[in-house]
Amino acid sequence: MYERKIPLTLNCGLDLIGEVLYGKWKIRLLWFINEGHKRPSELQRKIPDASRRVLTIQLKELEEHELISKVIYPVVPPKVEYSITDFGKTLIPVISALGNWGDKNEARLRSVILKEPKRLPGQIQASHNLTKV
Amino acid sequence: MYERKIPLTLNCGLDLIGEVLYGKWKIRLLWFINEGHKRPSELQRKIPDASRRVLTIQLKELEEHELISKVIYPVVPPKVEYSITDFGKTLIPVISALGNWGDKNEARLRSVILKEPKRLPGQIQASHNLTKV
DNA sequence: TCGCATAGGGATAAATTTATCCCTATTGTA
DNA sequence: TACAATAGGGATAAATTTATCCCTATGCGA
Repeated sequence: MYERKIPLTLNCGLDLIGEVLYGKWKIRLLWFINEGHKRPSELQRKIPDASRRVLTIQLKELEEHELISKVIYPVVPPKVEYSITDFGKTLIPVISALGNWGDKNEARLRSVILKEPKRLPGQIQASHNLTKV
Repeated sequence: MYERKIPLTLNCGLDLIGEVLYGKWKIRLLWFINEGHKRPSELQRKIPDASRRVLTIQLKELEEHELISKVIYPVVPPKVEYSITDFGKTLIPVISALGNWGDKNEARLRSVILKEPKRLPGQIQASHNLTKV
């Protein structure tokens, strides 16, 4: 595993939730598992942009953080099912809030995200006026 | 600036909100600015774990994403004030939800986050039983 | 005169996260 | 017989994000 070199910052609730949700696909994994997509292969198909490897890793972290639990069926080919834990369920409303805000503001967000490289030429402040950027 | 090599994924609300909030200190910056801490130096003091450089960069991104706005006072030494925009304000309840969840579950989170390196010895599945991990 | 405070940005190193590729094992199917 | 499907993990490269260090400018106080 990777040996952290800069110590964690765990000062407040935001740090703590960040520690378990920060990861490119974690929120989506939690969401889909909550919707009943249990097997890793299903989740992989649901999130084709993610590499198989990262999903495996992030699933394991979610599990270590007790947001999901895992059942291994001793069959061949292997079968594994994840479920959301009671603890994990309490996160669902929070995730909804995030997703809803994103959906509600889709147009504007898409616009500000994609226009980024823009630099206004006259953005430097004038000598005796405040400049609102 | 950095030239992205892997294209953005902007499929759903979660992707969109992630694009503007994902960044080690962005949520906190937004939070403190909303609380009325306007100047970069104040914010820096509020978030001493962050390097000055990153704060500058993340402030600029928040501004480009129209979540905060900036006023430059043409004085020496320089003076700058950020304020949260109306758009940014709509994010505050979402951020509250995140922080509250983290606060409410502080003890448990702290525990699962810090015990991570643990590996159960008997975690491999038995031959005829399901293994719940 | 020296150094501080202030805001910002360039250059570069380091840290961290993701992506890629490959290997294990077994049964069923083409 | 060769290959797909399944879950996982090692090794390593690449991408991305942060950290560090340094430089600009100016009025004020020691």
